[in-house]
Amino acid sequence: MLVDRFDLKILEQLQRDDSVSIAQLAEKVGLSVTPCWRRIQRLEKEGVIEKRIAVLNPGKLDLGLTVFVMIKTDKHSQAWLDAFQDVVQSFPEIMEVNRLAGEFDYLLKVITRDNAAYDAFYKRLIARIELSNVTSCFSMEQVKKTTELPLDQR
Amino acid sequence: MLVDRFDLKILEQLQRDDSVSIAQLAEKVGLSVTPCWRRIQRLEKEGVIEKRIAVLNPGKLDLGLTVFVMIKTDKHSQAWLDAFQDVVQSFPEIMEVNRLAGEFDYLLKVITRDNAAYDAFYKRLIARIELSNVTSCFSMEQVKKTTELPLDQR
DNA sequence: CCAGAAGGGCCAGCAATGCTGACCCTTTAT
DNA sequence: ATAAAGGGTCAGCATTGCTGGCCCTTCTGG
Repeated sequence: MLVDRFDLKILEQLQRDDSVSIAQLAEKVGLSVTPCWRRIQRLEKEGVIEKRIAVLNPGKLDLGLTVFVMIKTDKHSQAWLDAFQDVVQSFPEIMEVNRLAGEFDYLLKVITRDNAAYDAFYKRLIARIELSNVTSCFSMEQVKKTTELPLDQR
Repeated sequence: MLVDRFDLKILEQLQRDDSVSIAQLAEKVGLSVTPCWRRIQRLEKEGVIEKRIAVLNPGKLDLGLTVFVMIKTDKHSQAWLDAFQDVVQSFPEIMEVNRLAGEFDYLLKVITRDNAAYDAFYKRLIARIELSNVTSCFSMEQVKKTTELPLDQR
């Protein structure tokens, strides 16, 4: 199975705005309603569309602080790795964790209310797992933020 | 205006799954349909709910490479800042840009198809704006990824 | 103590949308 | 030449979205 140009147009629209009716969507992508709807069904079934969600405004919810945490470890056992996985999953403040190639082992993106909340988080984190080096980079300003994948670059 | 416990329950549900009917949502949060619907309207009007979108699977769309780019600059004029803003906005591969406090000035999150596509992106980027130091950190594995804000931490 | 405001519950009802099946037609591939 | 894939159109039912109206309880301030 592959994703053709119609699919891409549908996905582009839906990842930007999910609140349109299928009739409107069909018109935008140049299909009639039925095949458009069938494609959406297929894309959902195949997992190309993972979920439909509401995007909230962190600022209005008193979650104004974003911190990137760079982590080095000297433990490279499977046991440590499993433990680390469990720990990061259990913290809702941790939005994203990537294992990196290069100087740092992990990069975490953390969202909290403020400095005090971050500090509390940090203490809880290092109490749960041993990390040989932790560098916190505070975000001063979100210059760009998008949830839209670059589908035109495929 | 503030966000009360009912609002939080509604937001928690919606940021997880937007595809439920209001009737189902109302039942989950312990409200009847009408007040639940009115709250959603209010949350949208006030911008707490920013948008409704479909989340796509990058892997199934041949967008398997995530790279974090750390940037230092020695230009700190308003003109450079404006130019930088324009440049990052114009690259769809750049998903997120944060201005940092500390050693690095900016952290970019970039999504591309593969190594070759990233390299092409990198060349286009440095051709567009002068950067004194650029460090690319390749993500080997996405250990955690969530779109759900930690509302219980408020 | 009373009055008013806020907000939830209930109900009714129309309009719009979601969703499905059936059938036809064109294009493409074997 | 034939079959399969996929788009177009249409019909139609069920569900949902959305709105207004009304009542009741709770809370708050005079």
